Amino acid sequence: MSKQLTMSDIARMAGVSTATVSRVLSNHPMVREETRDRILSLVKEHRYEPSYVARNLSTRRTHTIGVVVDDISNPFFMELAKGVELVLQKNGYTMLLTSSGWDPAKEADLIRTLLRNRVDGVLLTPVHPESESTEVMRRNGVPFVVMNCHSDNESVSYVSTDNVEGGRLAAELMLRTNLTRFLCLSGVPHQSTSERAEGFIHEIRSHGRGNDLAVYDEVRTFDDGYNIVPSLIARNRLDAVSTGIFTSNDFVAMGILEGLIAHRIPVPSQVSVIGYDDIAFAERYRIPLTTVIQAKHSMGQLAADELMELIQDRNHNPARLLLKPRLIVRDSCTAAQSHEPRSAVP
Amino acid sequence: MSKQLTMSDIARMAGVSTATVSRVLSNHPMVREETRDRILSLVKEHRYEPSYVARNLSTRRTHTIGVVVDDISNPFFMELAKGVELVLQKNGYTMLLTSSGWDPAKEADLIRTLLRNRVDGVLLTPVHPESESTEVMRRNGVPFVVMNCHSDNESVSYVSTDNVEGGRLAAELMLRTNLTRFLCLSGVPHQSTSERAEGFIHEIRSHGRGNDLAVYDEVRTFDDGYNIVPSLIARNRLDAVSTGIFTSNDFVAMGILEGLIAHRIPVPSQVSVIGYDDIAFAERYRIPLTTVIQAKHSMGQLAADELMELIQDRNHNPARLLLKPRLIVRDSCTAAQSHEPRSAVP
DNA sequence: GCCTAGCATGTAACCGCTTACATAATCTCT
DNA sequence: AGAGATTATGTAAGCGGTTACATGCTAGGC
Repeated sequence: MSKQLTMSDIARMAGVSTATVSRVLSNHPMVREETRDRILSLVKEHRYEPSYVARNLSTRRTHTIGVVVDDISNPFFMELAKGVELVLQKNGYTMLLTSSGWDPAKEADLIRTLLRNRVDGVLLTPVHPESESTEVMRRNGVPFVVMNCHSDNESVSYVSTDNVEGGRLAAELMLRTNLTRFLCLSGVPHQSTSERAEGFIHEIRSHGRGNDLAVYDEVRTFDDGYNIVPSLIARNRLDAVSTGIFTSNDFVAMGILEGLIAHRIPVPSQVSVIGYDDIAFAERYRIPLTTVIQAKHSMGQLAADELMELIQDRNHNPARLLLKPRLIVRDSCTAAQSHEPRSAVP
Repeated sequence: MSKQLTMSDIARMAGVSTATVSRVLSNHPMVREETRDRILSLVKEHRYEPSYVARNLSTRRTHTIGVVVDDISNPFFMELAKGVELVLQKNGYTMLLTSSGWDPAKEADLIRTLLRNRVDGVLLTPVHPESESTEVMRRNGVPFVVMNCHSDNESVSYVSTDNVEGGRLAAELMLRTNLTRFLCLSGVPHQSTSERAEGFIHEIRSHGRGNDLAVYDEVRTFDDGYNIVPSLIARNRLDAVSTGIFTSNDFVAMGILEGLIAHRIPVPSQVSVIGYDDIAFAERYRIPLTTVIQAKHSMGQLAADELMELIQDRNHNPARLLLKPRLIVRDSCTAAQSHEPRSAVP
């Protein structure tokens, strides 16, 4: 209570040296059973908790992993973090979690703090795949795995989703139904969202429907989606018999749906909408949303697994994983069946 | 690259002792300016990052706070964590985040791990306000603040919301509109949800409307909410001219709404529904949900602030904060105006 | 009975910092 | 000029563990 117990306290009480206590606590085999029991019971009795701080200094390993995500309160990243935590806990590691707020400078700062804490490895969702942060880690020889972003650098491990494929899936579905026109609302260039758009566009074109396709850039938020509807109407983009709209995230898709409802445009009979991410309640939105889903949880797990590998074997071959996205068909899209609540009473 | 630089490397290069380097790095004033500059430029040049592990051992402080929440992927807790992180970062602390999955045994285990890491303090959303965990921390003299839960123990600091008041607010709104019957769907006894119900019930009764009130227990999930609708109908609970239903969380409320829609019962004209929490998309649910909101972000901030106080001043008077909840009125409730999307084009 | 092997434990250096105390150098004041 | 105060730096003892190496002991083989 008054003063933290230390190993030498236990050693003194047991009438042995600290070396022996240390051996017992780290399961070293070379200890007589009787001694071991005596020490363990003292440890239990006095509720001694060994200091990892001291141990870390001595062993030069911390069993701590730094995790840097863009936004800690964003469900996407937390789903990710949960997968990470699962694996780390199983391997006896703890997690130093921080968030960069999409700011590269802050990201680099956080990495530096993690290095000072001598973390054994880092998992991050980088703002940019190659940056000061990765440079710093490489220089310090700290193993790291990039999440939700792929790197062109051959030597870095990453776990991400195949965004191009995700866009392709959406296009594929739309092509199967007999839509007469396609709209692609893309996000910021050179980011995951634009890869999604790219996949969509490529698939449409390669089916010879490029002429029925229009593309809009910089549509990123719910409000962007809502606000673009009137202008689409003005440009006669929605008066075709049936139009398919692909958006690179669910927020935009929901904005669009809201806009369509406000303008009394029937969904999905006249306009089909496909989003991306399957954020919470996409499933239970006013019009349940067809969307492309990423396996966030596995992404976290796989990344953590890979990091564990890297830590154990420094010249382990970097894994470059691209998870396959999956299309979830719901009411917002022509092909869908009618919506039933998940657990409807029969 | 090959070997981590240490302070004595820098000291040797600068031709001084480690003590001087240490003084420079911790902004001790008693160093000649010229010496300071020389050292700092060497530090910068060689990108030396001091080891917090060693520093922590030496100073017996880690500037690390353990945070234990129930579920790391739950938006509520992450909103909380974000508030926490903000304050910690501002104060130069890092966060060791873990989640207990509502398991008291695991919670206690996590706390023990945190203690071994010699965290300077702990923030937790305890499964139960008094438990092995709090006991362990008290015994070790580690300052802690309880979040989202109030404790009867005079000596523990907590930051929570006034759940009774939240329930009362819901009742107040319902009483102002001329509803003829009230339903209260409560969660698990002895938890925050039941306090909410308690506040609701008390307010209804104290307005002499106890006879128009029915209470159901153990309704906790979306599905519970959905499934209870038919039985309410069967027991003629909803055939009154207008009924108000209070649920102790938004999931239940959404389930109820879904059930009502499925049974073609008009909302809010025949039944009004009020939820609790304002989870994401409550605002944009099929029927925008009237709900009681908690200031999660401030809760995290306040708790972290309090912990900082506690750390600086060991016999600081424990703060016992009960934040006021706020009622957000939306379409699911009679008193509401018609729903307009947040950014509707004029 | 002696040598050697193997087991159980102790000794002490080390991990990379901080900091109380000692020391040296410079300044101030009578 | 010398005492005392002040400033800048060095010395070395921790902090609480780990672990290579040394040591003592017991037992087996000859």
